Amino acid sequence: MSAERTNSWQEVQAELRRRITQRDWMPGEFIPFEADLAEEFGCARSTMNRALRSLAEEGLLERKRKAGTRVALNPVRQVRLEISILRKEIEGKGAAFQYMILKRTITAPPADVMARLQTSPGDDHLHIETLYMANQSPYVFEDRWINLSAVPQARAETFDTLSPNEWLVHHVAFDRGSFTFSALSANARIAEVLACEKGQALFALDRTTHREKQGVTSVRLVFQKGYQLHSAI
Amino acid sequence: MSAERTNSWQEVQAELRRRITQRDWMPGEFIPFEADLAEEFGCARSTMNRALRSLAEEGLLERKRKAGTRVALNPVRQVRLEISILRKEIEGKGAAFQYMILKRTITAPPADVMARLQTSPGDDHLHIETLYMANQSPYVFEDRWINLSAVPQARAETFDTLSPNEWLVHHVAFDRGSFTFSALSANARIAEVLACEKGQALFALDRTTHREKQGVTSVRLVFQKGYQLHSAI
DNA sequence: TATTGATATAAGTGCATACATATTAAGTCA
DNA sequence: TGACTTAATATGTATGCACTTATATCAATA
Repeated sequence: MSAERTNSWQEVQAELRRRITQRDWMPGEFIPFEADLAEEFGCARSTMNRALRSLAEEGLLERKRKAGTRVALNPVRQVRLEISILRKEIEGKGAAFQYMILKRTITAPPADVMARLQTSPGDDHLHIETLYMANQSPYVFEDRWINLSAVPQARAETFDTLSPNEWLVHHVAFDRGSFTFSALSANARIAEVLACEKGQALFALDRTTHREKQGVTSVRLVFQKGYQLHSAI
Repeated sequence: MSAERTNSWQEVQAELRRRITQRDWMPGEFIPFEADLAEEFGCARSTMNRALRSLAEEGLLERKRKAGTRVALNPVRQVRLEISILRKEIEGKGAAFQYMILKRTITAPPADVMARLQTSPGDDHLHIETLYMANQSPYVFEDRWINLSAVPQARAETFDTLSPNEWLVHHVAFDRGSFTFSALSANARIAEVLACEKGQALFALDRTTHREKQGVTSVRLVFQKGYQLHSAI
């Protein structure tokens, strides 16, 4: 036995994945030790490690030092959602991209926004409302607050060449962010802006980003009716 | 210079990450070659490779053979959503978990479901509607179709000890799935089941899973009003 | 009985080296 | 000029070995 010469960590991984998905190894069950598997497959332990590690990153395996490797009992399927730039998302659909600044003021934000940004009423905040359009139709309404203490360059920015969405991606890097997806009913304002009926169910994304423990921006995106967020694994 | 002895791929990665987020290296800019960086940091090229590769997996870097490594121009932020078992999600909130099978029939599914599962009217499909409850209150309504050709064991299953959600996770592994998140208005049926008003905006998740190119199950989850899906990076 | 501590062990990491592969850039010929 | 070939090269992968770290287990102790 042994030395089947199934090298290449991807081939090894494919075979391991087969054993897991076809239940050769049952959920919760310990699988052979890394070193033993390496011998069985006729590859180096580091190659086996690469294959096992990436399966563990996928959530198919659970690894613990000393304890060993077991097939995940509840494969916590991690869906990867790509949060792209709105312009690219719209242009990617073959539609013409356009945006419109509806509002631009420096004022104190509501309490919930300050809580998310961890700022105080004394700090200056830039409030921008933007409508992003695909083929001249409203696509998404953006209600954004920018912490000017963290992003002072934004104070003088008019966003007439780059949308707030894209400007921030290009000018401010962030290291932490939280995302919340939800459904909401269109109120009068949103119905007017998105040209839909009041009470219409809409998909919303709230995002708050931080950089070095400082709140940078907090934004709510309300998408046009019928919007769907896709992902595949 | 060189030999700063900042080994350990995680320390190396941290320093690289700092240079990226603090714009020492600008977006779109090529960074030094892997081998040169390894020398600068006083580590092996494989260590540097580990650090660079994992940053590329995160989406912060873009790598191409021969061309080199550059800072990602549009950091495609990948949000990881954990799709957990409903029972665990509810119990995790400290609520009592309960579920109720509302319907269980073997019949032909609508065309859109068959399209997603890539099945034909001739195949038997199990249709199950389930209501999952948290502290006796409706939490999520599940409308599920199971392809009995792919999961014959489901034909005799009554789901009275394990919910369909959990039963499938435990009995059928899948290797491919697609997810769609959206907002919808409660129709009469959903309003009645979830005990909310008709027209209420609700968060919905459609999921179709395959195994070895065979459609396994297609399910729509409609969550109670106010439901939010969180994630952080 | 409960707590602490030693020890064995499995995964995790680092390194030097070699070879593979993709892709650019240079060179060649029609 | 343009199509094709070839060489150069940066990342990608594989390997063997040594060392590190976390922790399950179990014996010693209070």
